[in-house]
Amino acid sequence: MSVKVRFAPSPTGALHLGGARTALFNWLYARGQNGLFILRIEDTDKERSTKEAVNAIYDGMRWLGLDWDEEPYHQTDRLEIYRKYADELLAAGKAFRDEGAIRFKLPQGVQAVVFDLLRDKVEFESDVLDNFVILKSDGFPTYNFACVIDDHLMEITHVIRGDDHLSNTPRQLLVYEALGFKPPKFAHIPMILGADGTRLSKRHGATSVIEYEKLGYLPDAMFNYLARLGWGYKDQEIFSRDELVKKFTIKAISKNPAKFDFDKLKWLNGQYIRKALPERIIDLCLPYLTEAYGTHDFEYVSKVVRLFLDRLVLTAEIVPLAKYFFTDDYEVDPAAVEKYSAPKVLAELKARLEKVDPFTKENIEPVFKSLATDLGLKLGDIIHPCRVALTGTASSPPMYDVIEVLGKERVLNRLGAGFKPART
RNA sequence: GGCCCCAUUGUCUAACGGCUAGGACGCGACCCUCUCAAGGUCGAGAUAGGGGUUCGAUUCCCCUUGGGGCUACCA
Repeated sequence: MSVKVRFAPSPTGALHLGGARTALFNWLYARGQNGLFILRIEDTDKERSTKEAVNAIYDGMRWLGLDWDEEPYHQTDRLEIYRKYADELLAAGKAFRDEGAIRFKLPQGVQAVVFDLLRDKVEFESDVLDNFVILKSDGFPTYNFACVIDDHLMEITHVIRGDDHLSNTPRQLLVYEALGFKPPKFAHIPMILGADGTRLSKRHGATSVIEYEKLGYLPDAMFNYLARLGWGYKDQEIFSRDELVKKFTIKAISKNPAKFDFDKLKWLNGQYIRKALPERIIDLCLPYLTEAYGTHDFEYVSKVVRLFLDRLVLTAEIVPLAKYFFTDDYEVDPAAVEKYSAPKVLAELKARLEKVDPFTKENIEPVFKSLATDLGLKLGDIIHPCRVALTGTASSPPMYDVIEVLGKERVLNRLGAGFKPART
């Protein structure tokens, strides 16, 4: 029998990190086994389920590149099915009515044993089981019921889900047994926790996958990071999607909960930015710059972004980093001004730069060198004050590049004695 | 409280029962260098505690401790 797995989120909010990783592990397993990966929306909680959340989940999945097979299933479209099986259990005396709801009737002497792919045999004390509700009085099935019916009908072979469901599994096994269904294989994967070791929540920062897109993360970096959270392969940290599909195995998933490490995610994102085609990063940076500075000059943006390729950790950071390229309204670091003030040198630099044409770094560099020689200064004695004058800070991409990209007009203006950035 | 799961540096992880317990993030130092990055080199840092089993436990068993989960007509 070929592999078929599912991701079964309940649409009560955006796709969060934990759900995304569960989806990811399922997807990796399906793709690696040439199997099927389906999506099932478990919307049987009338109070909390929303259409917006369903769309948010689709968006998150698409952003991560987790494509699914078949049309997504919605449990609320399948109410008659659950009802039918509930009736069947009723007729067989395996369930009973209780004030409008239908409860499963716990058989005598049941064994509560789960075989889990990660932990082998897990035994529960059988008295933890009770006559649990399978159909609510509103006619909707409960999770433990709908889930079993669907996994059976959809021919799911492996259930890979969060280990918060491990305790539910004995109950579900009872339903499989009562209905005469063959249970799938189970793999309960550990939770993702916040840095403080408690359940991940908004308190820990961005928890929905789609927020990371806005923050400037690349989907491949997130994909890679999530895959490495609770799973490892030798000493390797960076994997392409194809490599992950090839190397992923269920048994290599670790059993202990993992804390989400934002620093490591950022580092990985930087790695992916450096690895990406510059054009891709430029495309990703453009909308941020357009929004912040109203620029639509693709050629100019392209030149600017290329200067920051080694400095970006998040694409959104281009906005503050490159501010002085887009406006005269940038902040000036008083400490830098204090440390590198040299008005006379800059006046002479300005005079010499005025004659440079074309205004390219190849032509600019000799100006600095000869000025240093003529004034008996070190190159740094000119470059540092120049940097502060042009950027307002003591750190920037290489000076000659900055000067060329900034352009003659801006450079001469900022080197002028009267120039003060609007922000000062 | 009851039941279940889990336990290697601060974090993510690697280690057929057998190397000096490896790698990565972060941290520190150094190199490179016009600054900041990027890149490179080096360094500090772990088997939770206690009992067993074994010639030998990170690894197997038990207890304790700690963390997490479930305990709904939520999933």
